[in-house]
Amino acid sequence: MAAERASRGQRRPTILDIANEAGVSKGLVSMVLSGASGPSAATAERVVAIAERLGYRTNRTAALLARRRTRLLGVTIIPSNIYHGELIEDIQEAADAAGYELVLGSIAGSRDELRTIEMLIDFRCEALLLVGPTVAAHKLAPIIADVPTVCVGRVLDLPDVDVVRSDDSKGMGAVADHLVSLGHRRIAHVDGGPGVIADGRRRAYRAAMKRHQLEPLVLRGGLTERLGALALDALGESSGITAIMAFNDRTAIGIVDRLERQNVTVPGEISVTGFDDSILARHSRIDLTTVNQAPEEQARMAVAAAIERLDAGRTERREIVLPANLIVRGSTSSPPSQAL
Amino acid sequence: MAAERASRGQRRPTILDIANEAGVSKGLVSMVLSGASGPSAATAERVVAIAERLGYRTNRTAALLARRRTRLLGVTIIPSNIYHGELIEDIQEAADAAGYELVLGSIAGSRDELRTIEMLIDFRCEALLLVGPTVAAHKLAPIIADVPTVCVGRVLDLPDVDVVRSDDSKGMGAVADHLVSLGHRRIAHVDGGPGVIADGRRRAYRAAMKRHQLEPLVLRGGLTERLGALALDALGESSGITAIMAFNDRTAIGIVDRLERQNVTVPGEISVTGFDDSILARHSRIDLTTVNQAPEEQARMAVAAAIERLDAGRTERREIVLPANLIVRGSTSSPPSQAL
DNA sequence: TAAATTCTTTGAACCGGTTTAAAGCCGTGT
DNA sequence: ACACGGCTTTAAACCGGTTCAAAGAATTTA
Repeated sequence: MAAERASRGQRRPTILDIANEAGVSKGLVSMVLSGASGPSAATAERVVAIAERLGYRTNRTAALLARRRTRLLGVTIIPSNIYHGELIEDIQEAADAAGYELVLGSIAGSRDELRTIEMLIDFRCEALLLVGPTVAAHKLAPIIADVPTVCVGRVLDLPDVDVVRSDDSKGMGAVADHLVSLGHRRIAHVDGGPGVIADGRRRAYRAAMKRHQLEPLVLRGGLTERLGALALDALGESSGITAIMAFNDRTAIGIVDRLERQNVTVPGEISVTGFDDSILARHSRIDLTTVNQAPEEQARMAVAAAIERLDAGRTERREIVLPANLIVRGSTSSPPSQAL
Repeated sequence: MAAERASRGQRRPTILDIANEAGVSKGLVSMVLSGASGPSAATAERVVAIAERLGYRTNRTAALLARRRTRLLGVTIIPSNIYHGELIEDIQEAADAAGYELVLGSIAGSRDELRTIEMLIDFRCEALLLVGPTVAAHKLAPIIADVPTVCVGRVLDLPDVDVVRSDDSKGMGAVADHLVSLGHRRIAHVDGGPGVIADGRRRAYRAAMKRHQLEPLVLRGGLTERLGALALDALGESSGITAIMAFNDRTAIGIVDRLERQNVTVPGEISVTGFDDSILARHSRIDLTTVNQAPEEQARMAVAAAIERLDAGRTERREIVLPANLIVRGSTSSPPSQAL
């Protein structure tokens, strides 16, 4: 604990200091400290004791440079996105367990997604996990040509990039089934605007409506509460709509807010659903019926996919699709009887 | 753009490859690429062209090892804490502007705060920013003895650690003034349980009550919605309380939820306030009167404090206290008239 | 034209570890 | 006494840059 080298500004002890103190070569010290078999028990003990007394900590930079492998996984993250945060915690856990270290590249300030990825590669991460990347595939491809990459949470069609995502299509289907089973017949979808993820969910909504022989109605929404609320303006007063499937939780929350300000009760008059099961949806004052994407599972699979490439030498592409689970909460109920 | 070295698995080009190709020494290449004055314009141009053609990127690990300075700032972060996320984005921006790079150490999985800090030091960060650290001062002290450290968001009494925080005391005072000016006389405080921050706010509440010659009433709460709600159980039915100042937004939200489930309207019958101005408080369905801690400002000051030590050689401790601003929203109003 | 000055470039040391071939040491079998 | 095989330990190369004193080339000055 209490290291010898007391005061600030002191040079940190190196492996050479230990070697001199112990009267052995620095190579031997390195072997002892990395737990390699070879050094005798007696020597090992002596070296470890000295290392401890000197308060030695291995210089990671030097170690990374010298070693072939870095055992570093790079992850892109938008810090202000709470869903990313939750995912990161799970990824961290999985990486820990596998003996890998995480380098977080935050997409913020003057650094866009591409520059963040370059930064992670510069740090010599052995693999990259891209959380819900927004960058276009053709821009991404040349940059990650050398690095095993896993895309988490969305479709990405690049020959060498693994994908781990949830089954949005099934999720949307389950939401539709739930609403239909409650008795809803006029169900609208407020979409997530342009973007790959939104496209997929919109398509899934349409398919579900068709399956139930209902008329689809898609309203242009977006990724934020505000855009969700605005989408309702396109909806006439007497549209007969009794339920709205929103693109995600934020969109849904915007919708609920707008409806209640217009004195339309939720779920009394109109039921509303989200997607993501974010911490907001779980909140008792919001209490949204939504779809859980099993972030812990996604995190585990993503880390596993990366490590398979690194440690097991897998080279063929994999796409892992996890189930999306309907979570029924208080924002959905049977439609008002007079609506029939 | 399109680098020569095409396929995967290829060795990345090094500075030596460029030197050979250009027929110069590697030292010269290094000077060119780091923009040092010295190399002739002609040589520089040639080297840069070759570097580009080869798709060269400098190996950060090697550069860090060789250079004296790393220009790395280490930041601890709890990824699932949305407030941390927002703060990180601002810190990132400030660091960018000052030419420093951020290394994020996420406190998650099997890694507690101390191990995260050690990790950041192992990466040779030149300074640390600890966001709302929870670790005890005496455990922290020996670890950070060598590294300039800034504590963000709470009091921390260590001789060599700078502190950047908001003026909780003034903030609580402003909340109290606001409630009193609305006509409230019976104002309770649901605290944040044990902990340095909670202690400070409790003290500030007491002082404000004294200033207004009102009777203080402190209820034991905590850091989560649930603990906030539970605190109300200690409150008798006819306590006469017309306003509650909660420790922070989460606590407040728990309180609001509980009150409304008991058919007590907010703010009609009881006004409730939070602290933090988190994204939740801003939400229109929650719409909480609260206190903004100016996270962007804290971020800027914290980065500035670290850089002052690194670049300007400051050694004396600094404690920067920023104003905390009352944000009035819909969860407070005049008390019901019959309460008088 | 030689000397002095300035501009470029080189070569080697260095950062702090890891890795491995080879050397040293020891006990054993003959 | 000598060769042999199994531990330990060493010495040196290496990772990929940075840095700087000194050498070399080009230019100016005397």
